[in-house]
Amino acid sequence: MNQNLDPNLLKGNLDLILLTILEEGEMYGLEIIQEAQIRTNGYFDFKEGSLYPALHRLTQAGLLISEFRESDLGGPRRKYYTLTEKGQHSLAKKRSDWKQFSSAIDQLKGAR
Amino acid sequence: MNQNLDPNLLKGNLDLILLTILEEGEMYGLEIIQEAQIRTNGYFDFKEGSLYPALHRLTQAGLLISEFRESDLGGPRRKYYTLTEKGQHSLAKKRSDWKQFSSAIDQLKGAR
DNA sequence: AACGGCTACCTAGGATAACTATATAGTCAA
DNA sequence: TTGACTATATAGTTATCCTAGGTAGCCGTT
Repeated sequence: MNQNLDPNLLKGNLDLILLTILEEGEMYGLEIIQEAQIRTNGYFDFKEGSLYPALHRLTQAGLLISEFRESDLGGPRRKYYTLTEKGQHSLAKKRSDWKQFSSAIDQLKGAR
Repeated sequence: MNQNLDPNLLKGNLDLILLTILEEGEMYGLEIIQEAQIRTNGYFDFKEGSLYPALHRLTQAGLLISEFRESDLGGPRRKYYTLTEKGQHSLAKKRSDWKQFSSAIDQLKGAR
């Protein structure tokens, strides 16, 4: 995460972030980090020590499948991750949970 | 937390919630829980085991001050919590962090 | 005045998840 | 063959919320 921000904000939302990025197609580990940076102008900058365990957790839970492939353009082999159908459903659920949570936070202020 | 929801969403945001509720005036422990339920139609329903350690943590950090007082209406004595000036500044910061994080999440989807 | 129910506060221990720091290994250019 | 780079992996630490209790005082009822 960006060092200017409370790292706790990420808790519980990393899965949502990863699934969202993978929604548009397969991608490998470090590519996901780069993609997250690009899409949020550098705001999301999580570390490998956060990424890989999360990817393994999601794979374990059946939300992703992974496949090692050699690179066309050279460089070391890469492990590509793809959303399963279960992963798509889970993403929809997490997205809905996030919206609910987000609007509950908004409701808190000025509620009387 | 509501049992239908991912408890991880609360991580790192409980402080923001508590400070937001206390922004409008002093309140005691269980009253905060009730107030959070009322304002979010039962969505926020965190437990005492989450609340009290968090209140102590925030007090320790100088964001809140507390005072035991006997009740006017009977019942056991209550510990009232009030935002300090430092707590108000911290709330403003947390609120701004939350907005940034929230919009970063929104940016992720459909970013290309 | 003794009991039970209620309110209110507190905390130890467990689970989870992200971060730090480090390791391994293959690719590629000099 | 050396070093830089890319890529995946994980052990150990830390932080935070939850579970599951516990303590204590107030109050109405019998």
